[in-house]
Amino acid sequence: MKKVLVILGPTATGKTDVALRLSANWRITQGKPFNFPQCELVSCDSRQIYTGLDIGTGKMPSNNHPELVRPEQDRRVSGSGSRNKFGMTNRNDIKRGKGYWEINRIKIWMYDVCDPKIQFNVKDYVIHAEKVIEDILKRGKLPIIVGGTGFYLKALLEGLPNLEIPINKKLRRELEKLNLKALQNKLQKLSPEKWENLNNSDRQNPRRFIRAIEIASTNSTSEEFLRATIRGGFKKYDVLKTGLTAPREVLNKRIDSRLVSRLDQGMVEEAKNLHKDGLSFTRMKELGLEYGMLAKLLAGEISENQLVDQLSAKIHQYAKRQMTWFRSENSVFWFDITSKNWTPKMEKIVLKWYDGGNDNTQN
RNA sequence: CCUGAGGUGGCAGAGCGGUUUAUGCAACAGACUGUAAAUCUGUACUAGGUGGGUUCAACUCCUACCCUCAGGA
Repeated sequence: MKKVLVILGPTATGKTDVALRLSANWRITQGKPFNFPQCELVSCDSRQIYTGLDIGTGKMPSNNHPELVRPEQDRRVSGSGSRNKFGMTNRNDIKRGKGYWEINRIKIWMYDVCDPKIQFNVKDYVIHAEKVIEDILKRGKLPIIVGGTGFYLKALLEGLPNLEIPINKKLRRELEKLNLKALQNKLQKLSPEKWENLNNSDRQNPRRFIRAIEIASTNSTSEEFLRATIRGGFKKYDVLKTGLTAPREVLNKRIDSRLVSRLDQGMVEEAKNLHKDGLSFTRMKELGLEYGMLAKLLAGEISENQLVDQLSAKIHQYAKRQMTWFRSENSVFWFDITSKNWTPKMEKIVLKWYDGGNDNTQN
Protein backbone atom coordinates (compact mmCIF):
# COMPACT_ATOMS: atom_id res chain seq x y z
CA MET A 1 0.00 0.00 0.00
CA LYS A 2 1.20 3.46 -0.81
CA LYS A 3 2.05 5.48 2.23
CA VAL A 4 1.07 8.93 3.21
CA LEU A 5 2.33 10.70 6.30
CA VAL A 6 0.23 13.25 8.12
CA ILE A 7 1.43 15.85 10.57
CA LEU A 8 -1.45 17.64 12.19
CA GLY A 9 -1.95 19.91 15.16
CA PRO A 10 -2.78 23.42 16.21
CA THR A 11 -1.07 26.48 14.89
CA ALA A 12 2.37 27.46 16.15
CA THR A 13 3.52 23.96 16.96
CA GLY A 14 5.97 24.01 14.09
CA LYS A 15 4.39 21.40 11.87
CA THR A 16 5.98 22.64 8.69
CA ASP A 17 9.41 22.88 10.27
CA VAL A 18 9.13 19.34 11.51
CA ALA A 19 8.05 18.13 8.11
CA LEU A 20 10.91 19.93 6.45
CA ARG A 21 13.35 18.51 8.93
CA LEU A 22 12.07 15.00 8.44
CA SER A 23 12.45 15.44 4.72
CA ALA A 24 15.95 16.76 5.09
CA ASN A 25 16.98 13.99 7.46
CA TRP A 26 15.76 11.38 5.15
CA ARG A 27 17.75 12.75 2.36
CA ILE A 28 20.89 13.00 4.47
CA THR A 29 20.69 9.47 5.77
CA GLN A 30 20.09 7.95 2.43
CA GLY A 31 21.95 4.70 1.91
CA LYS A 32 21.48 3.56 5.49
CA PRO A 33 19.54 0.37 6.25
CA PHE A 34 16.25 1.97 5.43
CA ASN A 35 15.35 2.84 1.99
CA PHE A 36 14.64 6.43 2.82
CA PRO A 37 12.24 8.24 0.64
CA GLN A 38 12.27 11.70 -0.60
CA CYS A 39 9.38 13.74 0.66
CA GLU A 40 7.18 16.46 -0.60
CA LEU A 41 4.91 18.44 1.64
CA VAL A 42 1.24 19.00 1.03
CA SER A 43 -0.19 21.89 2.99
CA CYS A 44 -3.63 21.37 4.43
CA ASP A 45 -4.47 24.88 5.39
CA SER A 46 -7.49 26.84 4.31
CA ARG A 47 -5.58 30.09 4.00
CA GLN A 48 -2.23 29.07 2.61
CA ILE A 49 -4.28 28.09 -0.39
CA TYR A 50 -4.47 31.73 -1.33
CA THR A 51 -1.87 33.63 -3.25
CA GLY A 52 -0.33 36.58 -1.54
CA LEU A 53 -1.24 35.56 1.99
CA ASP A 54 2.33 34.70 2.81
CA ILE A 55 3.55 36.22 6.02
CA GLY A 56 0.27 36.08 7.85
CA THR A 57 -0.26 32.43 7.08
CA GLY A 58 3.28 31.40 7.82
CA LYS A 59 4.22 30.35 4.33
CA MET A 60 7.18 32.61 4.60
CA PRO A 61 9.75 30.86 6.77
CA SER A 62 10.63 33.15 9.63
CA ASN A 63 14.16 31.90 10.15
CA ASN A 64 15.20 33.04 6.70
CA HIS A 65 15.87 29.85 4.85
CA PRO A 66 18.41 31.00 2.31
CA GLU A 67 17.35 28.74 -0.47
CA LEU A 68 13.73 29.68 -0.50
CA VAL A 69 12.48 29.56 -4.01
CA ARG A 70 9.16 30.48 -5.45
CA PRO A 71 8.95 28.81 -8.80
CA GLU A 72 5.85 30.50 -9.95
CA GLN A 73 7.17 34.02 -10.18
CA ASP A 74 4.75 36.03 -12.18
CA ARG A 75 1.60 34.59 -10.82
CA ARG A 76 0.21 37.88 -9.71
CA VAL A 77 1.00 39.85 -12.79
CA SER A 78 -2.46 40.00 -14.18
CA GLY A 79 -1.98 39.25 -17.79
CA SER A 80 -4.62 38.83 -20.36
CA GLY A 81 -4.56 35.04 -20.22
CA SER A 82 -7.72 33.24 -19.35
CA ARG A 83 -8.21 32.49 -15.75
CA ASN A 84 -9.75 29.49 -14.11
CA LYS A 85 -12.37 29.71 -11.44
CA PHE A 86 -9.74 30.19 -8.80
CA GLY A 87 -8.46 33.24 -10.54
CA MET A 88 -5.29 31.52 -11.58
CA THR A 89 -4.04 32.02 -15.06
CA ASN A 90 -3.97 28.41 -16.01
CA ARG A 91 -6.23 25.61 -15.01
CA ASN A 92 -3.39 23.16 -15.11
CA ASP A 93 -0.94 25.04 -12.99
CA ILE A 94 -0.73 22.17 -10.60
CA LYS A 95 -0.30 19.49 -13.19
CA ARG A 96 2.41 21.48 -14.84
CA GLY A 97 4.41 21.65 -11.69
CA LYS A 98 3.32 25.02 -10.52
CA GLY A 99 1.48 25.88 -7.39
CA TYR A 100 4.20 24.85 -5.05
CA TRP A 101 6.92 26.50 -3.12
CA GLU A 102 10.33 25.14 -2.55
CA ILE A 103 12.14 25.56 0.71
CA ASN A 104 15.64 24.18 0.91
CA ARG A 105 14.82 22.24 -2.21
CA ILE A 106 11.85 20.54 -0.65
CA LYS A 107 8.60 21.07 -2.45
CA ILE A 108 5.53 22.29 -0.65
CA TRP A 109 2.24 21.91 -2.45
CA MET A 110 -1.17 23.47 -2.04
CA TYR A 111 0.19 26.93 -1.52
CA ASP A 112 -1.04 29.59 -3.90
CA VAL A 113 -3.83 27.66 -5.53
CA CYS A 114 -6.48 30.35 -5.50
CA ASP A 115 -6.85 34.07 -5.73
CA PRO A 116 -7.88 35.41 -2.32
CA LYS A 117 -10.71 37.37 -3.89
CA ILE A 118 -12.33 34.07 -4.74
CA GLN A 119 -13.80 31.79 -2.15
CA PHE A 120 -12.14 28.43 -1.94
CA ASN A 121 -13.78 25.49 -0.20
CA VAL A 122 -13.33 21.94 1.01
CA LYS A 123 -14.33 20.31 -2.17
CA ASP A 124 -11.85 22.32 -4.13
CA TYR A 125 -9.25 21.36 -1.63
CA VAL A 126 -9.96 17.67 -1.76
CA ILE A 127 -9.91 17.55 -5.51
CA HIS A 128 -6.66 19.43 -5.84
CA ALA A 129 -4.93 17.73 -2.99
CA GLU A 130 -5.85 14.27 -4.20
CA LYS A 131 -4.36 15.07 -7.53
CA VAL A 132 -1.20 16.42 -6.01
CA ILE A 133 -0.78 13.45 -3.71
CA GLU A 134 -1.28 10.94 -6.44
CA ASP A 135 1.28 12.73 -8.46
CA ILE A 136 3.82 12.71 -5.67
CA LEU A 137 3.28 9.01 -5.15
CA LYS A 138 3.62 8.38 -8.83
CA ARG A 139 7.03 9.95 -8.69
CA GLY A 140 7.97 7.55 -5.92
CA LYS A 141 8.08 10.08 -3.13
CA LEU A 142 6.43 10.26 0.23
CA PRO A 143 3.74 12.90 0.64
CA ILE A 144 3.66 14.57 4.03
CA ILE A 145 0.35 16.27 4.64
CA VAL A 146 0.88 19.18 6.96
CA GLY A 147 -2.47 20.08 8.36
CA GLY A 148 -4.00 22.66 10.58
CA THR A 149 -7.42 22.80 8.99
CA GLY A 150 -9.11 19.82 10.55
CA PHE A 151 -12.11 19.94 8.35
CA TYR A 152 -10.12 19.85 5.15
CA LEU A 153 -7.97 17.09 6.49
CA LYS A 154 -10.92 15.01 7.50
CA ALA A 155 -12.53 15.50 4.14
CA LEU A 156 -9.36 14.49 2.39
CA LEU A 157 -8.72 11.47 4.54
CA GLU A 158 -12.21 10.17 5.08
CA GLY A 159 -14.27 11.77 2.37
CA LEU A 160 -17.34 13.89 2.69
CA PRO A 161 -20.70 12.36 1.82
CA ASN A 162 -22.32 15.29 0.15
CA LEU A 163 -19.25 16.63 -1.50
CA GLU A 164 -20.72 16.20 -4.94
CA ILE A 165 -23.82 18.20 -4.28
CA PRO A 166 -22.85 21.48 -5.80
CA ILE A 167 -23.29 24.96 -4.49
CA ASN A 168 -26.44 26.55 -5.73
CA LYS A 169 -25.58 30.18 -5.97
CA LYS A 170 -29.04 31.38 -6.80
CA LEU A 171 -30.55 29.52 -3.90
CA ARG A 172 -27.88 30.79 -1.56
CA ARG A 173 -28.47 34.34 -2.58
CA GLU A 174 -32.11 33.97 -1.69
CA LEU A 175 -31.48 32.15 1.55
CA GLU A 176 -29.03 34.75 2.69
CA LYS A 177 -31.84 37.24 2.79
CA LEU A 178 -33.77 35.16 5.27
CA ASN A 179 -33.41 35.40 9.00
CA LEU A 180 -32.68 32.50 11.28
CA LYS A 181 -36.29 31.75 12.04
CA ALA A 182 -37.21 31.58 8.39
CA LEU A 183 -34.29 29.31 7.64
CA GLN A 184 -35.28 27.02 10.46
CA ASN A 185 -38.82 26.78 9.19
CA LYS A 186 -37.68 26.14 5.71
CA LEU A 187 -35.46 23.25 6.65
CA GLN A 188 -38.03 21.74 8.97
CA LYS A 189 -40.48 21.66 6.13
CA LEU A 190 -38.03 20.54 3.54
CA SER A 191 -36.37 17.79 5.48
CA PRO A 192 -37.56 16.97 8.99
CA GLU A 193 -34.91 14.27 9.36
CA LYS A 194 -32.15 16.67 8.56
CA TRP A 195 -33.53 19.09 11.10
CA GLU A 196 -33.65 16.36 13.71
CA ASN A 197 -30.05 15.56 13.11
CA LEU A 198 -28.84 19.07 13.71
CA ASN A 199 -27.61 19.82 17.19
CA ASN A 200 -28.59 22.89 19.12
CA SER A 201 -25.58 24.83 18.06
CA ASP A 202 -26.07 24.18 14.38
CA ARG A 203 -29.74 24.97 14.64
CA GLN A 204 -28.74 28.54 15.22
CA ASN A 205 -26.07 28.73 12.63
CA PRO A 206 -27.42 30.34 9.46
CA ARG A 207 -24.42 29.25 7.48
CA ARG A 208 -25.10 25.62 8.25
CA PHE A 209 -28.73 26.02 7.36
CA ILE A 210 -27.98 27.33 3.98
CA ARG A 211 -25.92 24.33 3.06
CA ALA A 212 -28.37 21.95 4.72
CA ILE A 213 -31.21 23.42 2.72
CA GLU A 214 -29.09 23.30 -0.36
CA ILE A 215 -28.52 19.60 0.14
CA ALA A 216 -32.09 18.90 1.10
CA SER A 217 -33.46 20.69 -1.90
CA THR A 218 -31.45 18.81 -4.48
CA ASN A 219 -33.68 16.34 -6.13
CA SER A 220 -32.68 13.04 -4.61
CA THR A 221 -32.76 11.31 -7.95
CA SER A 222 -30.52 13.83 -9.54
CA GLU A 223 -27.24 12.87 -10.98
CA GLU A 224 -25.38 14.89 -8.39
CA PHE A 225 -27.02 12.95 -5.66
CA LEU A 226 -26.20 9.64 -7.23
CA ARG A 227 -22.60 10.62 -7.42
CA ALA A 228 -22.74 11.98 -3.94
CA THR A 229 -21.36 8.98 -2.18
CA ILE A 230 -18.63 8.21 -4.60
CA ARG A 231 -15.83 9.97 -2.86
CA GLY A 232 -14.51 7.62 -0.27
CA GLY A 233 -11.42 9.35 0.90
CA PHE A 234 -8.14 7.72 1.42
CA LYS A 235 -8.84 4.09 2.08
CA LYS A 236 -6.38 3.08 -0.56
CA TYR A 237 -3.41 4.53 1.29
CA ASP A 238 -1.51 3.52 4.38
CA VAL A 239 -1.77 6.68 6.42
CA LEU A 240 0.25 7.44 9.52
CA LYS A 241 -1.13 10.30 11.51
CA THR A 242 1.19 12.16 13.79
CA GLY A 243 0.14 15.15 15.83
CA LEU A 244 2.00 17.96 17.48
CA THR A 245 0.77 19.64 20.64
CA ALA A 246 1.93 21.74 23.50
CA PRO A 247 0.38 22.93 26.73
CA ARG A 248 -1.98 25.80 26.20
CA GLU A 249 0.23 28.39 27.88
CA VAL A 250 3.24 27.38 25.85
CA LEU A 251 1.25 27.54 22.69
CA ASN A 252 -0.05 30.97 23.55
CA LYS A 253 3.44 32.24 24.18
CA ARG A 254 4.66 30.87 20.89
CA ILE A 255 1.72 32.45 19.15
CA ASP A 256 2.50 35.81 20.66
CA SER A 257 6.15 35.81 19.80
CA ARG A 258 5.39 34.59 16.33
CA LEU A 259 2.96 37.45 15.97
CA VAL A 260 5.69 39.91 16.82
CA SER A 261 8.01 38.42 14.27
CA ARG A 262 5.32 38.41 11.62
CA LEU A 263 4.85 42.08 12.23
CA ASP A 264 8.60 42.53 11.88
CA GLN A 265 8.53 40.62 8.65
CA GLY A 266 6.17 43.17 7.20
CA MET A 267 2.78 41.66 7.66
CA VAL A 268 1.12 45.06 7.59
CA GLU A 269 2.82 45.92 4.33
CA GLU A 270 1.65 42.67 2.90
CA ALA A 271 -1.94 43.45 3.75
CA LYS A 272 -1.59 46.94 2.33
CA ASN A 273 -0.38 45.49 -0.93
CA LEU A 274 -3.17 42.97 -1.04
CA HIS A 275 -5.63 45.76 -0.66
CA LYS A 276 -3.84 47.77 -3.29
CA ASP A 277 -4.21 44.79 -5.58
CA GLY A 278 -7.92 44.95 -5.15
CA LEU A 279 -8.63 42.77 -2.15
CA SER A 280 -11.45 44.53 -0.38
CA PHE A 281 -11.42 45.01 3.36
CA THR A 282 -14.66 43.12 3.54
CA ARG A 283 -13.15 40.12 1.90
CA MET A 284 -10.00 40.47 3.94
CA LYS A 285 -12.08 40.31 7.08
CA GLU A 286 -13.62 37.08 5.90
CA LEU A 287 -10.16 35.65 5.72
CA GLY A 288 -9.98 35.88 9.46
CA LEU A 289 -7.25 36.21 12.04
CA GLU A 290 -4.27 38.22 10.86
CA TYR A 291 -5.91 39.39 7.68
CA GLY A 292 -9.20 40.16 9.34
CA MET A 293 -7.51 42.25 11.96
CA LEU A 294 -5.14 43.82 9.47
CA ALA A 295 -8.14 44.91 7.44
CA LYS A 296 -9.55 46.59 10.51
CA LEU A 297 -6.27 48.31 11.13
CA LEU A 298 -5.97 49.56 7.58
CA ALA A 299 -9.57 50.67 7.57
CA GLY A 300 -8.80 52.70 10.64
CA GLU A 301 -11.12 50.80 12.92
CA ILE A 302 -8.48 49.80 15.42
CA SER A 303 -5.08 51.00 16.54
CA GLU A 304 -1.86 49.12 16.23
CA ASN A 305 -1.90 48.23 19.89
CA GLN A 306 -5.41 46.92 19.62
CA LEU A 307 -4.33 44.91 16.65
CA VAL A 308 -1.71 43.10 18.65
CA ASP A 309 -3.91 42.50 21.67
CA GLN A 310 -6.99 41.41 19.82
CA LEU A 311 -5.16 39.36 17.28
CA SER A 312 -3.26 37.57 19.95
CA ALA A 313 -6.53 36.62 21.62
CA LYS A 314 -8.06 35.54 18.34
CA ILE A 315 -5.19 33.25 17.52
CA HIS A 316 -5.27 31.78 21.00
CA GLN A 317 -8.91 30.98 20.44
CA TYR A 318 -8.16 29.53 17.08
CA ALA A 319 -5.54 27.22 18.50
CA LYS A 320 -8.05 26.15 21.09
CA ARG A 321 -10.63 25.35 18.44
CA GLN A 322 -8.11 23.34 16.52
CA MET A 323 -7.27 21.34 19.60
CA THR A 324 -10.92 20.65 20.24
CA TRP A 325 -11.29 19.46 16.71
CA PHE A 326 -8.20 17.30 16.64
CA ARG A 327 -8.99 15.75 19.98
CA SER A 328 -11.62 13.61 18.33
CA GLU A 329 -9.29 12.55 15.56
CA ASN A 330 -8.65 8.83 15.79
CA SER A 331 -5.36 6.99 15.98
CA VAL A 332 -3.02 9.91 16.07
CA PHE A 333 0.49 9.57 17.47
CA TRP A 334 0.71 12.70 19.56
CA PHE A 335 3.92 14.44 20.46
CA ASP A 336 4.19 17.20 22.98
CA ILE A 337 6.82 19.51 21.62
CA THR A 338 7.81 20.52 25.12
CA SER A 339 8.63 16.98 26.13
CA LYS A 340 12.18 15.72 25.93
CA ASN A 341 13.34 13.65 23.02
CA TRP A 342 10.09 13.83 21.20
CA THR A 343 11.87 14.37 17.90
CA PRO A 344 13.83 11.13 17.80
CA LYS A 345 10.78 9.33 19.12
CA MET A 346 8.70 10.66 16.34
CA GLU A 347 11.31 9.89 13.72
CA LYS A 348 11.57 6.37 15.00
CA ILE A 349 7.87 5.78 14.73
CA VAL A 350 7.72 7.28 11.29
CA LEU A 351 10.65 5.26 10.04
CA LYS A 352 9.30 2.07 11.49
CA TRP A 353 6.00 2.69 9.81
CA TYR A 354 7.64 3.57 6.57
CA ASP A 355 10.00 0.67 6.55
CA GLY A 356 7.68 -1.89 8.07
CA GLY A 357 4.57 -2.03 6.07
CA ASN A 358 3.23 -4.87 8.12
CA ASP A 359 3.43 -3.73 11.73
CA ASN A 360 0.63 -1.30 11.40
CA THR A 361 -1.29 -1.61 14.64
CA GLN A 362 0.78 -0.10 17.37
CA ASN A 363 -1.73 2.15 18.96
C1' C B 1 -5.25 77.91 39.70
C1' C B 2 -10.03 78.53 36.96
C1' U B 3 -13.90 76.33 33.78
C1' G B 4 -16.25 72.07 31.70
C1' A B 5 -16.77 66.66 31.36
C1' G B 6 -16.07 62.29 33.80
C1' G B 7 -14.65 58.37 37.22
C1' U B 8 -18.96 51.42 36.56
C1' G B 9 -16.79 44.38 36.47
C1' G B 10 -10.00 41.95 33.08
C1' C B 11 -11.14 45.80 29.08
C1' A B 12 -14.84 48.87 26.37
C1' G B 13 -19.41 50.93 27.47
C1' A B 14 -25.17 51.86 28.70
C1' G B 15 -29.50 52.45 31.59
C1' C B 16 -31.94 52.83 36.25
C1' G B 17 -33.72 55.32 43.25
C1' G B 18 -35.59 49.27 44.96
C1' U B 19 -32.40 41.28 43.98
C1' U B 20 -33.68 39.10 37.34
C1' U B 21 -30.20 40.82 34.67
C1' A B 22 -27.35 45.83 30.30
C1' U B 23 -24.53 44.71 26.35
C1' G B 24 -19.98 43.83 23.64
C1' C B 25 -14.95 42.03 23.96
C1' A B 26 -11.76 38.92 26.67
C1' A B 27 -11.92 34.07 29.84
C1' C B 28 -13.58 28.91 30.13
C1' A B 29 -16.07 24.74 27.75
C1' G B 30 -18.15 22.82 23.31
C1' A B 31 -20.32 22.05 18.15
C1' C B 32 -19.12 21.89 13.16
C1' U B 33 -20.44 16.67 6.26
C1' G B 34 -19.01 22.64 0.75
C1' U B 35 -17.18 30.21 3.47
C1' A B 36 -13.79 26.08 8.61
C1' A B 37 -8.10 31.29 10.35
C1' A B 38 -15.06 30.89 8.93
C1' U B 39 -19.67 30.11 11.44
C1' C B 40 -22.37 28.73 15.69
C1' U B 41 -23.62 27.11 21.00
C1' G B 42 -23.12 26.87 26.31
C1' U B 43 -20.91 28.49 31.18
C1' A B 44 -18.90 31.25 34.91
C1' C B 45 -17.19 35.40 36.90
C1' U B 46 -16.13 40.15 38.17
C1' A B 47 -18.73 46.21 39.37
C1' G B 48 -19.98 51.08 40.51
C1' G B 49 -13.00 56.27 42.93
C1' U B 50 -13.05 57.43 48.59
C1' G B 51 -15.51 59.50 53.01
C1' G B 52 -19.83 61.66 54.57
C1' G B 53 -25.04 62.58 54.02
C1' U B 54 -30.54 62.37 51.97
C1' U B 55 -33.93 58.05 51.70
C1' C B 56 -37.70 52.62 53.97
C1' A B 57 -34.04 51.81 49.83
C1' A B 58 -28.53 54.37 46.23
C1' C B 59 -24.33 52.45 41.16
C1' U B 60 -28.32 55.87 40.31
C1' C B 61 -29.77 62.22 44.46
C1' C B 62 -26.55 65.81 47.62
C1' U B 63 -21.62 66.94 49.49
C1' A B 64 -16.33 66.97 50.43
C1' C B 65 -12.00 64.84 48.94
C1' C B 66 -8.92 62.09 45.42
C1' C B 67 -8.03 61.07 40.36
C1' U B 68 -8.59 61.43 34.83
C1' C B 69 -9.58 64.16 30.39
C1' A B 70 -10.55 68.78 27.56
C1' G B 71 -10.32 74.11 27.37
C1' G B 72 -8.36 78.48 29.81
C1' A B 73 -4.59 80.98 32.91
